[in-house]
Amino acid sequence: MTTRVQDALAQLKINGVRITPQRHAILSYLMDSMGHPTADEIYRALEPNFPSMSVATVYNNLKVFLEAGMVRELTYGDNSSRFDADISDHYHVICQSCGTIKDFACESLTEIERKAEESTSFKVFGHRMEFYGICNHCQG
Amino acid sequence: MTTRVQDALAQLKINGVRITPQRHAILSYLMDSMGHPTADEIYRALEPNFPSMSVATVYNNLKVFLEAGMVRELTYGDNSSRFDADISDHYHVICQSCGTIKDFACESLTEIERKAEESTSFKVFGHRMEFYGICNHCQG
DNA sequence: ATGGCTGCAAAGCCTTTGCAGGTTG
DNA sequence: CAACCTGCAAAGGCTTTGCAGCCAT
Repeated sequence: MTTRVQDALAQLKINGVRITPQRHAILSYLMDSMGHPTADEIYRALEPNFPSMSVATVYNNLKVFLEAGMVRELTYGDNSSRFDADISDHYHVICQSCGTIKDFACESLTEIERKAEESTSFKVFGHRMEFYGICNHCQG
Repeated sequence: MTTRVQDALAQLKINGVRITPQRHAILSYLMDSMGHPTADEIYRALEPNFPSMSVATVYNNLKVFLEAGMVRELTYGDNSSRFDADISDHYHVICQSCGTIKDFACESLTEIERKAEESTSFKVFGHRMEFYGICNHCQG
């Protein structure tokens, strides 16, 4: 059986990107953890296994994955970007109290994209949507 | 007749915020231009009339307006935040080629917010949605 | 062997902060 | 007069870049 990580690495290889231990580790961490870590969180998580790896390498490779379309970047004002290896259609619900990010599946909004095209004369290729609120835990 | 700017200034005053020439100018610029300027754009636009004003003052006051709910902040990754004095329900369509931001009116998505609440156990208070594409001008 | 990748350090950019002096109500 | 606000400069946090050396193919 082939894993998502293996598929992704194979895909990268085809595009002429070398598979280094660091790249393997960063991509595995992103895909296995199913979380939305920051670059620094990834860095610290991998530090035990890659004591000499630098944060720059994490950033560099996240950029490679971004350009390959394997990872999405989530930006919220001041804070550092978060990275999401789940590129399927889904949205994020973010707790304004503790920062928890939960995934939320939802029928696609291509209908609304079309309306946006009509009303703005743009050619629309995608959208981003997030919900803000208070998580179950912080409501207590 | 009272303008939006005057209403906003009156509201600020009620909340104990002093109306300084800088505040007046920043708010007027935001509300009159109807654009989505960065802090630095605001700073440079007002420089001729306020040669001694500092960028810090722009940031400080934008924060004041944000907290008063008169302005929205739009964040996109690396780039500086953009500020929008239109706080009515609307969304933004952003050109990935030239960065143009166009407003897009759309029926509210409270329905979807409710679904998000059900499926995540969050109490949802708001959302953010943006569309990405290529503007009319850049399609040529 | 050659091009790409890493790691390091430094730089860059946006934003915030501390503080002294001035201004508003 | 007291509180608040400005302007300046410096600091802070995240991210990128330049470069020398290393490694995969």
